[in-house]
Amino acid sequence: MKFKPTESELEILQVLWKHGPCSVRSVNEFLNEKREVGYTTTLKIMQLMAEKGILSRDTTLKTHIYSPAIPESDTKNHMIHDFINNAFYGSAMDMVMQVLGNAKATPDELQDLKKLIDDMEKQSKA
Amino acid sequence: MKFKPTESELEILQVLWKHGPCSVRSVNEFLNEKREVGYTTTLKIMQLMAEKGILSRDTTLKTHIYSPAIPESDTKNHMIHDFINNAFYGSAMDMVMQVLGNAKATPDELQDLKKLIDDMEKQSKA
DNA sequence: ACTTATCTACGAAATTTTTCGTACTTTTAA
DNA sequence: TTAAAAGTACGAAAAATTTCGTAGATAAGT
Repeated sequence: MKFKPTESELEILQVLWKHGPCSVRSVNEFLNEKREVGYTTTLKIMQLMAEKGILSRDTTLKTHIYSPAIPESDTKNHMIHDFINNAFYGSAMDMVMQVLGNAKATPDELQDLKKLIDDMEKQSKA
Repeated sequence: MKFKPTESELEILQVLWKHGPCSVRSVNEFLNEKREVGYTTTLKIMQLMAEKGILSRDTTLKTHIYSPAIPESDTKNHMIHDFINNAFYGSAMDMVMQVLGNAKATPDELQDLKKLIDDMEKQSKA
């Protein structure tokens, strides 16, 4: 399933990805750590998302519990792909280069990166 | 200057980044290779962008020529940064890892990547 | 039992973004 | 010099997204 979340939808997904299944109230409280949003605003958007199939919810209890209906990695991959197409003419490498050029990496991260690249080399030879 | 282009604005920026300064008509024709958009629609958005300071334009000739008012790399950096914050809790490395995990790189690209990482290592030691 | 707090549902207003019709101006060409 | 072609400007409609008020239902506390 493909979809591109809107700004608000993404904010909500972030919360759910980070904290796991939540009630509307919880989500709203997390959102309010960053900016002011009304409770019913959050409720409404989450209801719409559930309708669209982006979120699923458990309604057995009075307080409904929402969770993402699509795996986090699927959504992120789709977003990345989309983003790369829009801004980097579809070249993932171009983007990686630009990001790495600006990023500061810890020695550990650099180590991980090298390992990943080694793997990629092996795979391209196989 | 910071700004996040809307969908349509980004489409237009893409055209200008790729083809250099253009008239509205040219931009519109490029856009129409991908989807149908009316001429005045494109015109309007480009006018708004000029007003916002996203595009600059040369009006000395009858046919105005538009170009990006902000360096491509600035805009992209801002977008990437924003994107990483939204989807990857601000960790550029997390994103790079996820992209590389899915990407297929040519030997040349892998070489470039290794060089970049070497540079980063040297810099982190300095 | 009754009052208060918490929650969902729904509709509609407000805002943002996109789309396009129309009027007007300047070229171009016949 | 007049008609057609190609442009810009502008306003407002249309569509998409976000926001919130209000009503009604359910649970909790006293």
